[in-house]
Amino acid sequence: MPNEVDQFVRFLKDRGLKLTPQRLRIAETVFDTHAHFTADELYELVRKREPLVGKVTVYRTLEHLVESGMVDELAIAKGVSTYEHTAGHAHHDHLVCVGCGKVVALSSPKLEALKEREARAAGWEPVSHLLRIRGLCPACRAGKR
Amino acid sequence: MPNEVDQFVRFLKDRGLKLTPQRLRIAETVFDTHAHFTADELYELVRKREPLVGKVTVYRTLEHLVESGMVDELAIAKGVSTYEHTAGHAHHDHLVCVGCGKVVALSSPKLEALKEREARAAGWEPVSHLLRIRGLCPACRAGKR
DNA sequence: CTGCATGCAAATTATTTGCATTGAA
DNA sequence: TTCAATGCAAATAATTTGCATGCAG
Repeated sequence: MPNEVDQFVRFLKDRGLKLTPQRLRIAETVFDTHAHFTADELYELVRKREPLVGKVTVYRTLEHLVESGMVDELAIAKGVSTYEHTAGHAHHDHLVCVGCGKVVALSSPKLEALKEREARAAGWEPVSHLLRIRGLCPACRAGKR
Repeated sequence: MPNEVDQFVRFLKDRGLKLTPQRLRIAETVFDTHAHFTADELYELVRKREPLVGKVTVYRTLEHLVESGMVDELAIAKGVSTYEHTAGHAHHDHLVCVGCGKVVALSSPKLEALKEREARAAGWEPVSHLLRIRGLCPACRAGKR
């Protein structure tokens, strides 16, 4: 199950980085969380398990997690960085409601393929994509009447 | 030529907002600039034309420009909001190089159509999209050898 | 042992807000 | 005239950095 944690541990070793209890707790929390989170939210989640972790360490570990490619930074909110772990599941995009702020994931293999194809057609080697569509969710559309 | 400025002026009137010299200078600068810019960069550009504009006013006017739909906020850099004006040209996406930081626009009608279609299929009414693809640009790909 | 990691506090950066003054309608 | 817009300075919020201490390798 915590296969993803192992993968991250391997990433640390490969880079000559140390495996500290803090980094382990943070990684476990990230891979146990199947939702978006900000650095601060992650900090609070980690604290519940292990109060002896500083916020700064959360920020620094998050950097490594993103470098490892196992966590993605999203562009959902303005002013705060939002993250989610990607390991294990297919990439997905996000629909953000301009009415109520609700965020929903959108999975479209077709869209993934086309994004990849277009980037390569332009001569690029794509690494990650981020698609945010802003609009009205079904509920808010109905409410507008 | 400054048709876009007129359009923004109309937007202000419609909302009962006032047309001040500052707002006019800022709008002119935005629509004259065919590149991405941050709030601070815009402030400097406006200053060259009219030093008597405060940064706060730039922030506040930028808000209105985004509300008017004539300016889009991009998710290119982290920590700073980046903008570009959209009036006049078709929406486009961005390729960001993880090697050198270069940003290139990518226009793909196919991609636009698919994004729109997928959002509607999920029951949403799309308003704007933002797609950022991170990867290696042709030059950096070549350099990697 | 030895240097990288931690975590406090202080610094930095982008953005927002309070408020007195000014000017568009 | 009259209220919204401006712009200074101060307040916030998120994130980063300096540095002494601690611990993984």
